[in-house]
Amino acid sequence: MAPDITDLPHPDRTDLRLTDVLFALSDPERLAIVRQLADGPLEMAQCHLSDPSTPKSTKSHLMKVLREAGVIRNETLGRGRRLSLRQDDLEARFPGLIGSVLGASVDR
Amino acid sequence: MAPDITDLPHPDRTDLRLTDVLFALSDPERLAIVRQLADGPLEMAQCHLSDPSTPKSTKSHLMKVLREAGVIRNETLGRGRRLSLRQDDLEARFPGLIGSVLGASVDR
DNA sequence: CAATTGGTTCGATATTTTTCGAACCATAAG
DNA sequence: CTTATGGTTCGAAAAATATCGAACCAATTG
Repeated sequence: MAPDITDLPHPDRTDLRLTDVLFALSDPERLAIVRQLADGPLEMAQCHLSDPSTPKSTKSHLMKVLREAGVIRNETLGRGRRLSLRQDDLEARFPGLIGSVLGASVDR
Repeated sequence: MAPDITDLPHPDRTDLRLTDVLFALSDPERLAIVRQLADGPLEMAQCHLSDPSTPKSTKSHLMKVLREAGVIRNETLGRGRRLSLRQDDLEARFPGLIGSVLGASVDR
C-alpha cells in the first residue's frame, strides 16, 4: 500500500545539505518558526506566524521547506501535528551552526 | 560630485541582517566563493567559478549579492577588484556563524 | 454517521531571483 | 591618444519561490 499521507518524508541526518539548510533559515518567517521550536516541540496549531491571518496552505508550505531541508520534524500527533527542531541532527552534521543562528540577535 | 562607481556601497557592520547573510550563503556557487576567500583576500580575476565560462555579468551579480549582504568586501585594486571576506564583522555581529559555515564539510 | 478541527496537496498566479548580452566605465599598457 | 583588461550596470527573458483558494484527508467530537 502507498505510504500514508500523514507521515511525511524527512531527509536522513547524513543527507542534510548545508545550502538547503541555510536557504530554509534565510526567510524571516521560517527563522521565526525555528526560534519558537528552539524552546521545545510545539503543536503546529500553537506555532504562530507573524501575521495570524496567513492562510493555512501558506503556513503548510513554510513547514514543508523547513522539513525538506531537514531543519524540523513534522509528525502526526492526534488530529494535528507535532513540530520539532532537529537540533541533534543539525549539530551532528553542521557543528555550531544552529547554535549560532539561534544565538544571533533578532533582526530589527 | 556623485560617488564614483568604482567604490561600491557596503553595509555597516551593525546593519548586517542574519536572514540576508544566510540567503547569500545559501547558494552553492556563492558559498564556494566564500570558501575561497576564507584563505585570505583574492583578486576577483583569480576567484574562479565552478564553470569558468560563466559570463562576467553573472559573476558580478554573485559578488553583488554577497557584498550587499555584508559577507564580502569588494574594493578597487589597480584595474581590477580585491575581494575579501568580512570575517571580523560577521564574527562580531553573528558570533560563531561564519566559522561553522566554513567548518562544515562540502556538500556532495 | 455527521460535523468540526487541523492539516496537506494541487494548480494557478504573483513575486523574486537568476542569467546573460550589450553598453558602459576606469585603469594600465603601448 | 588608442587599445586591452577587468569589471559594473541595465534591461529583458528565464527560472525558481511564494501565495492562496479549493479540494481533499484523517482524527476527534457530537
